[in-house]
Amino acid sequence: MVRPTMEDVALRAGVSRALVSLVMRGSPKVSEQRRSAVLKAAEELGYSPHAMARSLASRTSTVLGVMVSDLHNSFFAEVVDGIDEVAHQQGFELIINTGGRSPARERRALESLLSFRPAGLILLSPVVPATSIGKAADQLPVVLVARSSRISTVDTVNDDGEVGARLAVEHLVSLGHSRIAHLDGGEGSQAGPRRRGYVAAMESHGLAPQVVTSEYTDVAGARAIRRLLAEDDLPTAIFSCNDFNAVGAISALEDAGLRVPEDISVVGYDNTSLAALRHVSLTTVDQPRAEFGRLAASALLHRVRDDRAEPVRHLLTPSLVVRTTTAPPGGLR
Amino acid sequence: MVRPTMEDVALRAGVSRALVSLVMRGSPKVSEQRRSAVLKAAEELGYSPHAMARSLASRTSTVLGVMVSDLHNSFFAEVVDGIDEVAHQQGFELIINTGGRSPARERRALESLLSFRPAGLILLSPVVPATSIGKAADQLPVVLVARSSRISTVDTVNDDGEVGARLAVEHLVSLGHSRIAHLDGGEGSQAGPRRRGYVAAMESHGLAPQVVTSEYTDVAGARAIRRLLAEDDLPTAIFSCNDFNAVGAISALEDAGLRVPEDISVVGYDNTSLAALRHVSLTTVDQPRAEFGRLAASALLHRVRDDRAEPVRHLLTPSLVVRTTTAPPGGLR
DNA sequence: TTACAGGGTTAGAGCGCTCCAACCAATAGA
DNA sequence: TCTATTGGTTGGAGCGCTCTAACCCTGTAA
Repeated sequence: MVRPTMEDVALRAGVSRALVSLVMRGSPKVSEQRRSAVLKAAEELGYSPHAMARSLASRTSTVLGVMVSDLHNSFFAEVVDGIDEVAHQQGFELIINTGGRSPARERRALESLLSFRPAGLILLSPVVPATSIGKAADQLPVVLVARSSRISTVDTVNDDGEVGARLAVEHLVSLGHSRIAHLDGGEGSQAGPRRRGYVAAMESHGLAPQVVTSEYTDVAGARAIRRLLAEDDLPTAIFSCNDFNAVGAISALEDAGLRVPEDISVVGYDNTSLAALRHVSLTTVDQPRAEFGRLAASALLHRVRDDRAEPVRHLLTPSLVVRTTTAPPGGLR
Repeated sequence: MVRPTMEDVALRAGVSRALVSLVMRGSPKVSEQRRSAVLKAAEELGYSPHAMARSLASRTSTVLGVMVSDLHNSFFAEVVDGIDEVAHQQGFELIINTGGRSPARERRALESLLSFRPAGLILLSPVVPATSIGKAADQLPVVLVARSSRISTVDTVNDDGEVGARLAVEHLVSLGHSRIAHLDGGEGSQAGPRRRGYVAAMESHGLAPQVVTSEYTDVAGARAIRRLLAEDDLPTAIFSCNDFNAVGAISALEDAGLRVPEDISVVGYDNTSLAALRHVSLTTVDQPRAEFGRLAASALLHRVRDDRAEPVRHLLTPSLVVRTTTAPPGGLR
């Protein structure tokens, strides 16, 4: 249970500890003969470098801290994939922590990530107050994903929710819809831009916006639809704040005997794997999630290296994925 | 950008570095007066301990390494939740890595986790060969989740797939079904026990098993159904290897004009969040995922502490969640 | 009075590594 | 011949912390 150290390898290979260190770091200034002797000794002993000791001694880190607010959401899984890709390719490791969407737990998670003195931090849709983020940013490079910030030392990567909402509305309008309601994400992250984009797009077409209070869950989506049904105020198309909400809306509609898309069209947001299931086949707005991750990692690594001053603000353009939950309004067919 | 050290705190509080160390570790043998002086100095400087230096000096670690084979699968997210719960409660941090379901990537992930010299390792459904696991287990405590092993130094936590399959079959039989096909998970993890349980349960009822080759995806589920339809060999009930497969099967059935559950019943496995969506509402076999995580973490922490010899083999009993995709066969209504 | 105990505190070594400056050939230039 | 130069190698200090042993009190027992 006790792992060999550099000293052991050096002894066995008949060289100094410093030389072993050079070999382990792939230095070119080592003779081929010594190098292979060291490698052989290391192999025989089953030696591998101690990352923490290395980072302590070099006062540098090859670790990036990633705080995921909610592991259950596959949105984050795909962002993490993108981060992973860039980080590994540049020789960095990820240490992932979860914040569970609670400010208190997130603070602890942040603190614990910081105690590892990572090279930088990527926070995915954090809910902690800006001051906490600012304090972290004083200590190391920080990149925010799916959350904006005005702090001048942190970089951000977001999708342009207003554009995404406009995309959805344009699609529905081009199909011939004019009564289009928006099931709103309330306090949820990015709900604001989506709502604003919806309202702006509707108005630019001279249509009356109809914002229905809802949330980012399927239960909330179903509830909102039932409310509309009860008020006998159903539009011909629904633009949901996200895919879960849209799926909830669809099942409430079907429960009421309405057919999607024949009687009413539904558009989601996020293009989660759920939306892609044949059984669901939801028209939705796609965010380039892996690209979020790649950009976040690149921005962070740049900052880690050159310690640049001006913040990077990535605002990615979403795209529409048309599937089978949208069609011209019933009256037009 | 440079964080204060213990030395700085000691200087400011007018005490020795060792005393600061004692305070940070909550030692009782420190006078109240000094303790508060140290705490005050630490607060003012924004000091927090350096986890890596601590672990290096103490030759112990408060980190548990977790390798997740696939972050996209929410099954793992929930297991991680369970691990997280127990680990944090006992003062341990998680460092999570992903293996991406490829042996090569998993090997690298494992190596990188080991380089942090964590107190122990939890591998979620790893695909690396047993020898790699054995080598890791020589160095530190290892717990396997959703993968069995005969290595005597590793603990395992699994669900009893045979029991789960039997549960599904019993449910369908009790509804009156006798022609029940199983869409098989092939090489997938845990597909074997599920298949065996299915076959055994069918035979114990004197029914003929019908195993259809498939995979753990919705596309494969749909394909399997289309094959059955083409052969005109459709049973009255389907037991899918997992929820995704089941959802794929359902959409292929609906595409063919069949109604679920009126014309044919479908049972999944895993009780993913997908199955719980009202729109899907799939009858499925539930595994206690968070419990997996809690048990894995407990087993690991026990081993970390007392270095016990006999392996722990948890085999959890799954349960059936009946929703709306199962009903008596058409002929009986 | 001296001895002793024990709570509170500290110096110093050391964890496994990196990095710097020094060192040692061996070769090249003057 | 002597001095640079260069490629290869090494000892030692030090990263931020813990831990052991020693230390210094003050209070109490002998």
